[in-house]
Amino acid sequence: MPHAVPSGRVGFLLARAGGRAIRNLNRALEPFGLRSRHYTVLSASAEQGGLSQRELGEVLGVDPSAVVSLVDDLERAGLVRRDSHPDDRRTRVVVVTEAGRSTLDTTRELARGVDDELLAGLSEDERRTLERLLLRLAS
Amino acid sequence: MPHAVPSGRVGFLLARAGGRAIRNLNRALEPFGLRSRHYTVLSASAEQGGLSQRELGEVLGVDPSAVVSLVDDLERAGLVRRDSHPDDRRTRVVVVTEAGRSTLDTTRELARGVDDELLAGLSEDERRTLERLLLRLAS
DNA sequence: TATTGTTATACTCTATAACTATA
DNA sequence: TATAGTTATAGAGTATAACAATA
Repeated sequence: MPHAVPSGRVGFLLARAGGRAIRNLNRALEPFGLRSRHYTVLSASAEQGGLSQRELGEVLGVDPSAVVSLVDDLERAGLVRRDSHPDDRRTRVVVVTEAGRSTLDTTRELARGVDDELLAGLSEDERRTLERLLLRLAS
Repeated sequence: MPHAVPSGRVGFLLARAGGRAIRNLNRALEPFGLRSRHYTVLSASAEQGGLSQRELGEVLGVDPSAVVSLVDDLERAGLVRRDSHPDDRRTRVVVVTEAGRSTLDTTRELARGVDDELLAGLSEDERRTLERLLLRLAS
């Protein structure tokens, strides 16, 4: 049975592949008690150092109210801290702890593995092309 | 603020773009009382003519129990029928009605429009490349 | 015994509205 | 007035298990 690809094909293909990526990463992260969205929050906090929760939501395309509960989970697990912002007492800056950094090192490998599996049929060149095109989609 | 793209980058980009595509299509379909998953079921049923519900689920990557309620909705709206299978009395074949075909003609244009908007930044060549690469991702 | 469809259920994800404390 | 964070909530998506009818 061939795959059915409806018109509006690309949106469908993106959604299906994205869903698969998320499910696979969730499965890989299960032993850590984390899910893919925790990983993206942890990763962005580490790589962009000290984002506010609002910034995290913006950058990751996640609703602010969802960021709160994701950071709650990560804080409870000791992987991030909420620090106060020097200039604005409303704002809370999310900082990755040492434990968080260590967890991130491990889970990053898992995320790479999930990507590798998904992209198994593509050459290195094709992977770069795909990534470049995805980065240029309308945001 | 640049976009944060964690390692496991491609999976993240796919999920974000796919989510956007689904949300946009849901919004476009709202006047029809349909959502994107109804559209994919309707589209696959029309283009592959008379699939069983199990086949629909397989082809679209949707859980069988979800197919039931999607087909329920479409049947209630008069867009598909459940016919009996000639050789297997367990199986129910999903057939698009005339009304369904007409709705599909209209909604297909909406789906194309959503794709167009998402792909606005890419040339025709780049769009074809993207689609071709997406079709080759691990299923 | 295995499969198709179905129902029930639970959990995650997404989105919105309302509130507080600050700006 | 507006913004950052928070809480509560509801709807959609996803997944699993159990069951009836049929193979």
